[in-house]
Amino acid sequence: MGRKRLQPSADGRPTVHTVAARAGVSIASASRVLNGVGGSAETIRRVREAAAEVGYVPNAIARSLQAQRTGLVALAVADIGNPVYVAMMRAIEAVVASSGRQLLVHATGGEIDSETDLLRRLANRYVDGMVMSPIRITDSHLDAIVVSPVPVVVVGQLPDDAPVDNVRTDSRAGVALAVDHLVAAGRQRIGFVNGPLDTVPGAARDAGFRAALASHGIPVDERLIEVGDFQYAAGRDAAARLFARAEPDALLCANDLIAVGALHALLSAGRRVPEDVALVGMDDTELAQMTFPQLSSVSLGSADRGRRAAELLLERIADPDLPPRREHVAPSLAVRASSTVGGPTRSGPPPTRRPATGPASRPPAAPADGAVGVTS
Amino acid sequence: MGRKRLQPSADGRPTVHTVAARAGVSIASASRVLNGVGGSAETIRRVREAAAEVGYVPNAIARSLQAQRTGLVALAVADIGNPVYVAMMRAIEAVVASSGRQLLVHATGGEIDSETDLLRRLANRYVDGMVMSPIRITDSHLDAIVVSPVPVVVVGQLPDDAPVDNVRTDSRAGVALAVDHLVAAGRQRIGFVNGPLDTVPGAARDAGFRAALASHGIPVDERLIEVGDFQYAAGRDAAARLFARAEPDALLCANDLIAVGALHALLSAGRRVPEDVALVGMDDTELAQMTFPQLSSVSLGSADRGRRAAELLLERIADPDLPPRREHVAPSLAVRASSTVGGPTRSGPPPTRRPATGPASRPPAAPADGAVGVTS
DNA sequence: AGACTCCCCGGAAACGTTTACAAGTCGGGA
DNA sequence: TCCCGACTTGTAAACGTTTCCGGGGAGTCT
Repeated sequence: MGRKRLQPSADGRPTVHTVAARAGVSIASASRVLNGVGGSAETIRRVREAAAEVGYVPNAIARSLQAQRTGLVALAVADIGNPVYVAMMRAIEAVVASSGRQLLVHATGGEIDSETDLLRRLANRYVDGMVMSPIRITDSHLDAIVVSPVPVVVVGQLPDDAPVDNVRTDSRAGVALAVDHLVAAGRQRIGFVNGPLDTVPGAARDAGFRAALASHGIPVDERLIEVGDFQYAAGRDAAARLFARAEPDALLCANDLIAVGALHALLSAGRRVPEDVALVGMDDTELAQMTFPQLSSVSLGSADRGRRAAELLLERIADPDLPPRREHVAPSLAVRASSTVGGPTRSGPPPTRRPATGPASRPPAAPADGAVGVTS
Repeated sequence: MGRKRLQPSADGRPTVHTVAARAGVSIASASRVLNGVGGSAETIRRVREAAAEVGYVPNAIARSLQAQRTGLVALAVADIGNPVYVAMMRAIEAVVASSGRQLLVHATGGEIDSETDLLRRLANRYVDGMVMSPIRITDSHLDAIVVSPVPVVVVGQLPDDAPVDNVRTDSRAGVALAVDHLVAAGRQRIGFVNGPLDTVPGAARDAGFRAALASHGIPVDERLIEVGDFQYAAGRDAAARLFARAEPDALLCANDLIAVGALHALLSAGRRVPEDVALVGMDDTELAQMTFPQLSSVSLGSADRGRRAAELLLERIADPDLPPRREHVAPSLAVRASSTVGGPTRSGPPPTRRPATGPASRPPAAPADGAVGVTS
């Protein structure tokens, strides 16, 4: 009777055919039972038994092909080492997992080519959707996204007329929070270490910084502004350069990595933080609570943005005809020891807007509050 | 003529059939041309043109089903936020990408169930292979691995008779390096903050610590040993407890996260590092170079181990009949300011075995030397 | 008793690709 | 002129799953 070899798959592993044959039913019945839909009591028993005996596990690829969905969602970020993306990734992963899918992470290095490549490759349908957090946005990004057959949600600022699902924060307002805080603390010569100006977050922070100074009637002193990339080493070196030519009494950094670098430069130059220099970072990542003194930081809600982006993506996957949506997450400021002289340098005062982050409480493994990014 | 709807796929996207029909050839010819094998000049031209016109992109799922490979490789680690895994992930990603595959990252939280679940789910063939770095190894792990139809390579210590591809380091020897260094620097009361003893790395470090002390004729004082998990907060709290009941002149930490937590506790208690307490971490992650003072740390070669594990995996995918292999990566010690009193606290002395890590040189984005883990 | 409903089952088609196989064309050499 | 090889092409079968559809049996209602 074994005319064709319908039984096991090429490499000898059991397939639906194997199970069906062993149970003495058709593959249709076997499939139905295995999916828990239909089947008489006797059939169910026989199929279950046969499946258990041969150790049947359904082939996910074949299932995907038939179901036209893979159960995978991609996340594309510039730098997997930046804790802000770790926070975002955790939030996205949680949402994605709750829908029974898995997360596929791409590190793009922030390179345009790498990102548009990724977008184009979406057309091969290997994932059901993608969340992307680019630090530079070009027309080729946008073109690729609109053309893409699989849904894409962008985390970060986008042109207003782009018909793309998008969750953003107002990093200009975030910068203003920091500047307001520093000015209220009596600081007047505020330095600023930014990331590249040709990135979306870099440009927004630059504009925000100038506007915030202006709103306090403080003239902009270009010697107090430094630009590097969004990394630790750049922050350390830029802070050193900045202090070599000017004497700020406060320093705002475009993200926490830069701020930690700057802190290192300040401390090794013998300056006291916050007494000599008040220091504020951005993104409010885990890192900000690890330094000594702990780092004040502007939260841009990266965990929230990640979570929201993932939710938008799942909604769009479920209903592709939704109109493009745009969501906002408000920034907030976590005040800690690095910017409050006289404040407790031991554990940092309770942050202004979010729950306290005292050293004895939550482990950083699953922080409830976000670490946010360089992503807007 | 359009009897069946062979043209576009369900959702309207072009398939091989679309291209073939438009070019006026069979799907076989179309497929051949698109894969660059065979075809007359005229056929090639027509098919290429048709494909370009309709914007054809082959469906990766269908291709995977037919080819019996997905082009995906999984990585399972406990904690995506631990920089040691970031380093490992980067190294693996590089190898995997060079073989034209993509990396799928799973965060298991170090939970046995989650990990064995993952291993069992391998049977559905969604990935071509997996690198796993568990911190606890149980028989159910090993069973699942031997039974798995897709190759698995384990990073970390394994029972000697386990027939599983495996890359490990000697973390006992690593601990010894640190203890030797501290003793040579004149420290006698060496504290130790470890991770859970029921984990493989925790147990190895504990054994290594006791053995190293014995080799120097130093009696073990249990009050100088603390146990928590491998996180920042645990390190901070454990260090505080330890110093509340004993007065060590040096502190060894089971990984860098713990060490950074301990550093925070020490500094906020007003102790000087390294003058009052010499501090050494393990894993030599990016983090170790960010603190002030910079952290001496035992490198367990996590980048190397990741790279090697990925290579082993690719080899086994290519040839499943290989015998099980076992590779070793030697530990080394990076000496920095946190353990060398009188040494330059500014940038740390050049490490003993690896190239200098001066603050002005390499950005941490793509570190050549590894950050290693809690993984052995 | 006949008709109608409900449920279960198996055959076969579909998802979109690659590829084995056979048939056909063309040219060159005997 | 005929044969044989090289090359191209199309048909059809896989890969492993889900699902539509029609047939048949059992039970119920009229």
